[in-house]
Amino acid sequence: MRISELSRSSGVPVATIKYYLREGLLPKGEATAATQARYDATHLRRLRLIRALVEVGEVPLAAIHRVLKAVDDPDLEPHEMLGVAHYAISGSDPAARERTEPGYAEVRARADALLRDLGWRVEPGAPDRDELAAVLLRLRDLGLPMPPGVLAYLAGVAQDLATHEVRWIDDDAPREILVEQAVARTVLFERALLALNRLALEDASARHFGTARAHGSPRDGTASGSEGGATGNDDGSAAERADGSSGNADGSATGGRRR
Amino acid sequence: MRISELSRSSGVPVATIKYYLREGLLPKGEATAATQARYDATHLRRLRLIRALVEVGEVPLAAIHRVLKAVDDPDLEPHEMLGVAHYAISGSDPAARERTEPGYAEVRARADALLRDLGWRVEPGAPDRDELAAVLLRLRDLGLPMPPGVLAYLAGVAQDLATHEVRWIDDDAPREILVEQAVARTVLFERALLALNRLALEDASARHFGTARAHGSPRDGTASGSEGGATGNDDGSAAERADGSSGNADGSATGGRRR
DNA sequence: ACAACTGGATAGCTATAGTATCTAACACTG
DNA sequence: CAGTGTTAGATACTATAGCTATCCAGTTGT
Repeated sequence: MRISELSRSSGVPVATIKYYLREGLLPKGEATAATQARYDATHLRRLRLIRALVEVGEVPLAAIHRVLKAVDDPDLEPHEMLGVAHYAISGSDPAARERTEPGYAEVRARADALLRDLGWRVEPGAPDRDELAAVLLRLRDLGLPMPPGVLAYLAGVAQDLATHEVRWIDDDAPREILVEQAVARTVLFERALLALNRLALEDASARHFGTARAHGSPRDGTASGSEGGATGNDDGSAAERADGSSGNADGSATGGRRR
Repeated sequence: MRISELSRSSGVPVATIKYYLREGLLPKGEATAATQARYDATHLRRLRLIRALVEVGEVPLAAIHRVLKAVDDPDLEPHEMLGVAHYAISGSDPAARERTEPGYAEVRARADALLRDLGWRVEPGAPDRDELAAVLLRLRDLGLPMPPGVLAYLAGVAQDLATHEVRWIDDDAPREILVEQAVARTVLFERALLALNRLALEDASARHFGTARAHGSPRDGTASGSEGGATGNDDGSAAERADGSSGNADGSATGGRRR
């Protein structure tokens, strides 16, 4: 496969592919002559991964570079590869400036205490500890401190998600593909979850407020107001309709299900 | 309050504040003379909101601008304000390029079908529909199509989150503050959830693979491998430890809980 | 009255993620 | 084996975002 075909089958401009080659994001093709090289399916796979991370995941190229370097390092065990990949996509420098702000130590301690209480095995230097602390700090600055129950609720959701996600790992896949897939899934599933959450919020907001415009009448008063401190776990379940039928062409859908 | 004090109490450089004023992100202070203006607490609040959104939320200034314009529009109902704010922070242009790619229509239809089946009240033009479709498309391109059960599971989690989030809204707060807070919460909670999820993933990964290094023995074999199509909903619940006690200073904590 | 501070305007800077152009070396066609 | 088109590699250029820095003339506190 020559570069032009790689470009055609990936939809990425030749100039961009050359740029990725320069930056070491894409391994060089096998040189057949001074001005000729051959690319294969692995290049195409890599390219698709890079584009997915950049375009949908909004991962900076520098982070992708670190991830791919870990994936290509033959000395790393899968868990280590995932760890490195993980730290790479988790910023790690955005919170750097805040670590000196007053009150930071406090929220950081709260984050660490949470992880300890949950018994999660997380490296002490994990960048997401800082990320979490930064969020807590900002919320406090804004006068919206996160109640412990809410934090615990989010942690529970996060753990549930992670438990599922790990189960999707294909342990039989070759080492390097395994990690590529895990990274892709981590980043893209995050994106999917955020999109779904915002869509769900639009729905929830429509129900919470009067619902002036859309097609339903303001039945079902969720309007009992904020009753308590978010004790969570009201009906428990998260999944539903796990049957699989994608196209059920008929009008007003299943209707019910509303809590 | 003069600009230098605003700068001191917010930690934002004067030059940056001036920049925000120029860009219309921050309302001008009340002019007391040709080269003098006074700022008050609302400016400080705005500034803190902006910084939280840019630094932690990584929301582009242009999006923040749209959000704040909606917040300051007196003609908008809370739900509409939230809607506009929502669409503003949801990119809406990243997926624009992909909408013509082959296969896009298919995944977009799948996304729409999901929302219809769930009965969510979401505008047909919501940008997150495209975002979701883009994720599905990329996953398919990478050879990792999202099984219907997994998609349903994520949707369930998203709905659970949204239901809680709406409950945290303080309906008694003045209209404009209500939306500011809702926006801040939406963006920052997303960030917290992502950080927690990655931390949980680190833990789950440590347990899933042999756990070469850290402090525990490789008990608890989650290693049953990928058994099926991930129908989700194994134990359902997401929330736990919703008690509220913040500082429970003692060692190994609650310990158990491991599924 | 005089240094320090301000608002407003304009210009410059850094980083990210590409595009574009050029050259000499190939490769396929006829 | 000449002609046409493609390619690797190098270098240069562009666009956008998000600030910084400098000036200037007016204003304030002491």
